[in-house]
Amino acid sequence: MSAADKPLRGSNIFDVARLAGVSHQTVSRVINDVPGVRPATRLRVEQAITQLRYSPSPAARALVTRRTRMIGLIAPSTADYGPSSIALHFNEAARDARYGVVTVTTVDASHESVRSAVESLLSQRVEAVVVIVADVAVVESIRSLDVGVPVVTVTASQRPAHLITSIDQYRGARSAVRHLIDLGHRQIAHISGPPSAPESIERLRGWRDELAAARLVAREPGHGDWTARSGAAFGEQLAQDHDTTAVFASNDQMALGVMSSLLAHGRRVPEQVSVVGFDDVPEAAYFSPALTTVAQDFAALGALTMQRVLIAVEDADAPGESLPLPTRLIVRDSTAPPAS
Amino acid sequence: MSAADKPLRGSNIFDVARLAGVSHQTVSRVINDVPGVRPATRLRVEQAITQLRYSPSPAARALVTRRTRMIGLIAPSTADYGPSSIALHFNEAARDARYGVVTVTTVDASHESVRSAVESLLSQRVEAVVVIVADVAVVESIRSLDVGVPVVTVTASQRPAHLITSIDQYRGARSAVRHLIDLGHRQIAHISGPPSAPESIERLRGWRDELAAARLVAREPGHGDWTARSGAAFGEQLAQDHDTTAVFASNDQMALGVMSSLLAHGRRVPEQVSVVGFDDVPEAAYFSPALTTVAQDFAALGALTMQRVLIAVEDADAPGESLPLPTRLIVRDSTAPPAS
DNA sequence: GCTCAGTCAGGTAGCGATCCCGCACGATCC
DNA sequence: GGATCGTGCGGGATCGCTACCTGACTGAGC
Repeated sequence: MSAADKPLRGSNIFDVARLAGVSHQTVSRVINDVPGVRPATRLRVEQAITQLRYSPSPAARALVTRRTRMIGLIAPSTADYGPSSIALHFNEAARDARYGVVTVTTVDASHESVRSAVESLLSQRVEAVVVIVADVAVVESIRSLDVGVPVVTVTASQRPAHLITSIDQYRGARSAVRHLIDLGHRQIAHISGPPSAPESIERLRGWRDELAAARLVAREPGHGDWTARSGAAFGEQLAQDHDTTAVFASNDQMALGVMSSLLAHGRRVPEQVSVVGFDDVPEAAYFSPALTTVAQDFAALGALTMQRVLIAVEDADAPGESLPLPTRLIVRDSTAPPAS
Repeated sequence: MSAADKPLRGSNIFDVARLAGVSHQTVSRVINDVPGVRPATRLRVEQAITQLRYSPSPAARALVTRRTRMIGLIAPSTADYGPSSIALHFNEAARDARYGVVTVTTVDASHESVRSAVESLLSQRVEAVVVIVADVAVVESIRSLDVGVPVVTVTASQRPAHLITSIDQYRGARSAVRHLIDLGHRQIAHISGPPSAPESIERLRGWRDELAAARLVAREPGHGDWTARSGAAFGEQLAQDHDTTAVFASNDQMALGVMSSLLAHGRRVPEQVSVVGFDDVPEAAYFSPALTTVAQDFAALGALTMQRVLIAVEDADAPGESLPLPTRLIVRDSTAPPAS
């Protein structure tokens, strides 16, 4: 009796049909919202469905429709705030669109690693692949790989394209540097992220161009690797160089490292050196001093990315290409006019 | 010609059979590694497979075997270091075991949110569900939910169980507090995380018990919410209270907030107040001062969790229950003996 | 020489959906 | 009043694979 009440997902479309007194075909029409079923019939079927706790088999459905409603996500193997946030929000956007997301990580940026990730997703018959790019090499690998399904790339890139989504790193960087210039700084250093990271490249470019636009000289930038450690190493050098009154770090962690070193060497922030970061990690407001930085809207990026996926896999009307999303400069206590 | 060379995944088992000059059944035996196929035959089949770029349809396979090789992961909707790391490493462990992972997030800890997440995974026919718990309410919800497939819970918990994996938050907290006691501190404050977070509960308990074991009094702890902001608020109060010489924060972000407030109010860390955190986020070594904290091995936790999944879904020999993984105290510059 | 394991390969029946077709029925039209 | 048509529903084929059974061929044993 109680077993008959809840046959946990053991039933198929014929069981439902029998209980509702219709054919399996009619049940199929009901669950797919196909018109041509009398309301009374539809109701009987729906009742049978809930009574049996029926849910259609995605495997059987996929077999005949050749659609899995699955999207593959390739993410870098890191718990960093940026990639994690993008993955998180993309997941939610996909779920809203009633798609499943299966995630694989790339252990490194090697071609083999990317190939194996793609292969793994393809063997699961995803309908599209979304790549969160942390290394330009991954873009190259993907491009060389005839994937066979649409690939949407999430990456900072110089020019927008049909299946690329991004946040405008370049303009974000320019706004950060502009802020320093507006405060009166003339010697503005930069520590970039890994040269292989698209964000790093764009932010470096933004720094250069904004300095050039203000006719300021750009010294050789420092090269970090996103970690606070590398920022601290750069801060060491910077502490000796009293000409430089401001530094634009390519992310918040490195900004933290820079500040840490400066403070350790008796250089005060922002009185002697202004520091600005990028990302606006949640704790940035609680660094000492609170960090001026550039915020990105990852939720919007996730939604936008899913939108591009839908354009690619379904009819979905396609408005040309998607423009990079804007950033927002958050001014806090780590920037101030230079001591004159 | 070139089209015949790479029929992108359009081929099925019969195409392979025809090309290899065998029956489809023999092909099936080859791809499933079933013995009883002559090496020469096996080779011919394998060549046909690579030539056609064939890969078996998971849908067709799932339909008949009733196994999807998919695991559902329920994660909290946050990019925090802890949950993100667990998700990341679990993903990698699952991939090593040749399982796919489909992730859904719970927008909040409400029963409805959890129910809908589970429902969504179940309708995708996952073979097991893994829950990364950030709120005890989620555990209750799941328990009330007859899921129908094994559920492995990743959570700090007082007692180990068959399908629970965890890191030993309690002993981690005790080791942190012990460290402060060993340094000579007698008045050790605590700011806990949200009262609904299992980690928070266990770390609070560890703080209490370690103080009790040393016959020290535990004042009313502060209640934070994991954010640096809440740590800063607690730090405000603490700055006034000159009796307290040390504070154990339930995570690194709050420790950061505490230090930020203390410094802002002219209290020096660690000279006047020692601070210890929990998690060992990558930037903890670059806070000012570098933060003493408790490190957790998320990679091991991910692997352990996958191991429990395998025990539940396959035969896999089951060694009773899994013990909580140990933590490691990382001593840096934010802790020192109290000024006497 | 014939049987009899044992090895290898083939044929057929599903798994649970969708898709294409067709049938019954009542309303509409000439 | 019979042909036409739209609505509502049902029957069978099909997707690509595995499970089960059957059959052909080998070589050993009497």
